[in-house]
Amino acid sequence: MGRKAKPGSDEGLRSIIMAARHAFAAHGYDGASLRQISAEAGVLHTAMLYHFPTKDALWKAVMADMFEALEARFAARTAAQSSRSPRDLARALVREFVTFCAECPELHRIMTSEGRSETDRLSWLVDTYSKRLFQAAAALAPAANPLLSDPIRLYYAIIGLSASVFTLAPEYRRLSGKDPFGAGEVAATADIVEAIVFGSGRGDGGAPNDE
Amino acid sequence: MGRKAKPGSDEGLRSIIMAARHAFAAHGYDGASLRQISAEAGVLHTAMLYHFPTKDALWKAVMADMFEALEARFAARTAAQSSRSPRDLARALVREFVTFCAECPELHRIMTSEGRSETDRLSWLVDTYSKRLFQAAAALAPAANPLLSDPIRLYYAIIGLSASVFTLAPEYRRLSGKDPFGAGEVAATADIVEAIVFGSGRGDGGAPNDE
DNA sequence: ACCGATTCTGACCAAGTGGTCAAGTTTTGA
DNA sequence: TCAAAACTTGACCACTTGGTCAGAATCGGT
Repeated sequence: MGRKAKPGSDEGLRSIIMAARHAFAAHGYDGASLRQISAEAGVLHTAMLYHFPTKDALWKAVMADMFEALEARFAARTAAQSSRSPRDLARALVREFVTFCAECPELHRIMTSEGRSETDRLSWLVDTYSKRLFQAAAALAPAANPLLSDPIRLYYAIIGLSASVFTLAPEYRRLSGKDPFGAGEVAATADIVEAIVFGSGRGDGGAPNDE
Repeated sequence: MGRKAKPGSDEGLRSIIMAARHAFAAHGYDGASLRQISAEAGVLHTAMLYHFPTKDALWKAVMADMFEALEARFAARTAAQSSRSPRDLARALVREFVTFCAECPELHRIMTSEGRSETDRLSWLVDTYSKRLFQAAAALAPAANPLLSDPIRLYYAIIGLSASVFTLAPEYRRLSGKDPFGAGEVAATADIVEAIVFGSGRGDGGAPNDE
């Protein structure tokens, strides 16, 4: 029958990427199946293999899509706050990260799936995205709690604090009865991460701040 | 040919559980294969299915083994520190948790694999172990940083801060050049978690402490 | 020595895996 | 109008998956 979507315009491609994102996040790389993904996207699995010739290529497209969205958010926030002080920008960026973790919990879910064994996919992830993200986090170090002055500690503290409640959302719901994705909960998470990373208000263990 | 190991004594059973632990942690439940696991354990996959009649049963045995080890560590630490103040005990328990995360990174790896979708396995995990662990964490709340006075926040802060560097060890190594499992790094992780959760020294944002 | 329970083996099964391929059907640009 | 490019289809491949089953080997107890 031929194509249903326009060549350049994504339409179907986006639904494939979204379905793949959910599948990889839910079942891991090995556990996600191309047929499952294509069914969820409403496409034959062979049609999908035309656009993404291997599972690996599909996976990379999913990761690129998410990381680029994250970086776009950072860039927009940086542009919007360019007139404010570096400390305010740092706080805003961390809050932006928490918000993104809530909107796209799949990113960290897949990162924790992949970040645990030495695979080619991990190499690709680190070289292509993690290093840049890490450098962005390291740039916040001067404004951060002295406990987290080592950039690698800062990086994993931010990630660990921000992502865990969203990544483990079903467990969080069962234990607390609350939905971590609710607006109030997301803001509360951002408050906690911000307070721990930069210090809450003035005069506590965190770095001095100038509000 | 018949049996090779004694009936009651584990021997072979432990090697199966260990192999399964690694496989589930590395590839997730769906991605781990019984044949892979049994090969690593040096056993026919059908022999394994005799001891653990389904994949699910094997998985539960793996989880029980890890959680019971963790609870035993907590019990031992509690007994050893029974004469100290509650605050000292709380700090000791958190450090014990960090140590355990370093020795058994598979626990949190599997928890993050399972904690992300509503499955029967998650229900079982939460009912059987997570609730107890959560209550243990909640008991630390009075001694903790006021930012983490909500037990659910305390629970996920401890987990997120303690586990992420070990769960994502390969990424950590590539970004920092250091091995998170090295003795110095584990202690440094424990220091950071303790300081954030309970406050470092006296007079900062954390709860007052009495050392 | 023998029996029954325990433990192990290998052949087997239906279903699903990632991926290929030739043959189609559209769409686009000239 | 027409050919080339973009796209879709379904049959097919070798392989792996979780699991079953009948039989055989080995053990402890008597």
